[in-house]
Amino acid sequence: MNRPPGMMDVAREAGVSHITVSRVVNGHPSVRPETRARVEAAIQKLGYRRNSVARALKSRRSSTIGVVIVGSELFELPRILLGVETAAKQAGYWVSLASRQGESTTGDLVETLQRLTDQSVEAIAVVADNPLAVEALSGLVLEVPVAVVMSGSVPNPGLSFVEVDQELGARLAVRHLLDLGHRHIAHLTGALRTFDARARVDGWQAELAGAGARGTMLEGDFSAESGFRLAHQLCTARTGLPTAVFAGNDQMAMGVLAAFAERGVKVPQDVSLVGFDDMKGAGYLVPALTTVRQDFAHLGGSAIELLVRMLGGDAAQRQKIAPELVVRHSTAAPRVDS
Amino acid sequence: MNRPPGMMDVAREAGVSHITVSRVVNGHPSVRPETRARVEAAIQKLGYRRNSVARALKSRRSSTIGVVIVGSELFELPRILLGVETAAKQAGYWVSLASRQGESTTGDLVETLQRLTDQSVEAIAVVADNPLAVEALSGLVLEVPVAVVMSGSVPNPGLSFVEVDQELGARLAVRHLLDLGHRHIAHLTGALRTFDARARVDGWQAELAGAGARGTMLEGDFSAESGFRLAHQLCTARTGLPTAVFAGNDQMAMGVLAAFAERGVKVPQDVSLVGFDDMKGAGYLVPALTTVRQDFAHLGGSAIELLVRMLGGDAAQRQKIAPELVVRHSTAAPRVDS
DNA sequence: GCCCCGGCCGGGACCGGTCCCGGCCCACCA
DNA sequence: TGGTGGGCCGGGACCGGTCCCGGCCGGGGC
Repeated sequence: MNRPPGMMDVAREAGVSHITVSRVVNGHPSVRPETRARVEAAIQKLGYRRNSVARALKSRRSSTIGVVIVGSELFELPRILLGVETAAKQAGYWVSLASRQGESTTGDLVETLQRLTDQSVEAIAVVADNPLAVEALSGLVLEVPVAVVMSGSVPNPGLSFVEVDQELGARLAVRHLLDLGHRHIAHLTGALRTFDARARVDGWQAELAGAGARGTMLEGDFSAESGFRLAHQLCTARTGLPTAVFAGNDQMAMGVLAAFAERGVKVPQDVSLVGFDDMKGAGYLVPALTTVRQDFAHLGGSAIELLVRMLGGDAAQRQKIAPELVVRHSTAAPRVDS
Repeated sequence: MNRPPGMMDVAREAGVSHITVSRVVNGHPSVRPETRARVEAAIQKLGYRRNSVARALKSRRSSTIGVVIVGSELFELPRILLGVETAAKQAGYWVSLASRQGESTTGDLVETLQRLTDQSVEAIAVVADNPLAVEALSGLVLEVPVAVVMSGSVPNPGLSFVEVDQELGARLAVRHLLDLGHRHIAHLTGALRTFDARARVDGWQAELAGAGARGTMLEGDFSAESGFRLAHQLCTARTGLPTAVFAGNDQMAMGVLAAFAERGVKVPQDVSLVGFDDMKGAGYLVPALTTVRQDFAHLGGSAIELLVRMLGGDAAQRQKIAPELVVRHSTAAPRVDS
């Protein structure tokens, strides 16, 4: 039961007061080099480590950032987390996690936020995929800087936002198809309760309208199963098969590929296909999937960066990250005879 | 600058001492119901929340578990994290994150562990994919319970382990192939510096030896690209194409599928294919992939469970989780003429 | 020679809880 | 009626840092 050494112990060892030890530990200038050396030797000898809990108590600075993950609709969501953690570490912060799986009432989120601030976190990043979860934040007075990693917006000037520009991503995908000569582009949407899915629909629609092309929209939920089902549905529809399909994400694109394989529809000869995410292995589907890449790690990093700036006194802001079109082999010009 | 109310404030409001407030908050029995009610009313009125940092300082119980993620070779690694978090929350713990990306020296890990204990975490879960990272733990005296989520072992009786039985998984896969009648089963390994890949090799070899069947092994790295490359290599090898391929994971299986498609090798007619992981969408590859499912969330949950038991005084132990074979359409009996 | 100033260091009061210890009051029993 | 025991509550000493304030001492200007 011999507990770890404290500043007092180090002070005794070095023949100084605990204050001086504190100064040395914190790099305070007014300590004679010789004294400093003596203290450092004592620290070394005793294996002293500063108790960050005590530090947090008095100084009210815990050096930790809270991260709350709400919903798990987004396939690549956990990836963002790693990005957050890496960036936070870089900036000298710890990461305290709090997820809310499943259905979450709006009250749930504020409760989670509360518990996080109870923990004395200095800032909070909310990674959410749907608006319901965050709308609880709308009127809230925030005790600490909060950044929301998500598309869409909530009426609260104190909130920062960082998002991949989903609409732009969708436009990139559709424009690519349009450039290839497609005039009828179906969109198999993701779960429409998520911001991302909706923004992609918007982008698809806008680009289509701009070009005066035709569109068909079927609602899915980001799962490969939904892509599969919807693609079958597309094949049996009276409207006839479109020449190109823009899937809500790569998972759905996989489902589409599977369904088309069953139906004998060839990609990209019969219909072109574009996904979204550039998930791992997307380049090794058959055919290699043309998709829109979003850099999730970067997303997490930006959130931390924003938070750190807010901690420094900057105002809340919103930041958009541009996604990137990755052209592979699932897209081609439509058949001339179609 | 009006800081949040403390126990003192609540005590004043309720006309009792801060001690009584503490008792109420902690559900201590010896408080008269009427007093308790008065205190609770005061708490409600003031919006009091217990400062968990102060609590942690004095009681040495922070109610948080540290999680360190080392390496990111394993494709599904982030998933484990969610499982850990969910289980931890269930058990009343917070999760503090600390990852070590990229190459990590052994010293790195102990440093990370140190910093975590500085944070007064009560227990630590180490999620690692390779033995190098953990071997630093071999001789270490642990200040808190530590559980390692990983296959393999490190000579330290104080350490708990929880793992999916990779070898069993591999045997399941190979036995399935054997049962189908295959006598030449190639294995395209994952990154051999990881425990998982090695255990799968062992299982494959053992099962093969037991049946007196033939095997070919090519070393990959868990990436789809390596699966792709190795599958091509298999096609051009003098030894001739095996009738079945056991891929290091589903990603590699995707690569194999892509390569076979290029070569005109049909799955499962010409060669059967089994993956590992049952990644999202594996059932929608073409053909739907037969694979070995590991339940990552369960893995994380078990780690927490183990840790909580150790906190309760139980000795360290190791726990294996059985994976499950998922038969789909990428496996079939070999051609009789081959 | 005196005073002021600045570099260095120490005293001690917190931060907001936890928990041991001890005191009060009252019921019950002899 | 005095003793006693138990239920309820309060005093106060921590936990291990941070940081304001104040003291010591030596050097330089007048």
